[in-house]
Amino acid sequence: MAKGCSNQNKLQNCCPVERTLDLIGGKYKALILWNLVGKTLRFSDLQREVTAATPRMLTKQLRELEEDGLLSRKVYAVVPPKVEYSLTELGESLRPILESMYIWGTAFLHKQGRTPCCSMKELPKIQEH
Amino acid sequence: MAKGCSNQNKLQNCCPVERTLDLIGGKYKALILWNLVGKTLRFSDLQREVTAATPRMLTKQLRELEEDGLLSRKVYAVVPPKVEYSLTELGESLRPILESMYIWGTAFLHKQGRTPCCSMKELPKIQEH
DNA sequence: CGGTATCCGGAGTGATACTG
DNA sequence: CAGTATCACTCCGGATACCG
Repeated sequence: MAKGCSNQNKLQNCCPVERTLDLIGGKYKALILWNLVGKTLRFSDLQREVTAATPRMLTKQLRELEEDGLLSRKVYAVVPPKVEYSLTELGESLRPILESMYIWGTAFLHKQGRTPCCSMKELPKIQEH
Repeated sequence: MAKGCSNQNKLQNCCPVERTLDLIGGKYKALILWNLVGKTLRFSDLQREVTAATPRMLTKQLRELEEDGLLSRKVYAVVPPKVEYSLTELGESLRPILESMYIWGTAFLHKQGRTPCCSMKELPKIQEH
């Protein structure tokens, strides 16, 4: 059952809950996904949002998310370089999970007497389809 | 913003999404929580469910979940020893998150042509309150 | 039954410097 | 702008043995 499975093409978890966590549980991954919900951002934008991540780590997490089909990376052949990241349909389908985590986490932080550092204000309306 | 935060009382994430993941994202934690939803299990029961975890790791994850207030550990002063683990109210409140991860993960595994290894059949009905 | 104690290899990640 | 390369180090977590 997937020892040390960390998104390599090793043996992967087949428990749905664990499998989901494999995809979104990596360092900075949830934060990256959360920032990309309904938006397209460039690498430097993401660096600004995920301040704790070094370029190296940010790149690594983005590549893994791309491999797993959760986001797409669009490279423009211009100078200076321009790369845009956005969620795929599969990535957008994580939205309910991310939102319920956001809601739960907000309540939890308040119970601890702490203040959430990122708000939901810029999150677009949920689109039914 | 919480470098290397792994449930020690260091500096913790204040982003709700990341904070939630801090609590449930640890190794085997989601699986443990998932198995305890609506149920009470003994240590040996959990070992049977979370087969990949060594006693050492299982203990560690259980202790962290307890510290975070997600589950309670009840020790009976009998011989042989008897310890029961169950979710607290806070732990049970994670249910919607775990369920949406289960649903998403199941669909994802099917898209990959794989078969989920744990079913939902034994999960009790959702109790509104 | 329900854990602890100890050892230790290696994956994960930060820091720093460099590049097309 | 959007990364890559290299080094160094922490500490996660497996294996194994033991205990009240």
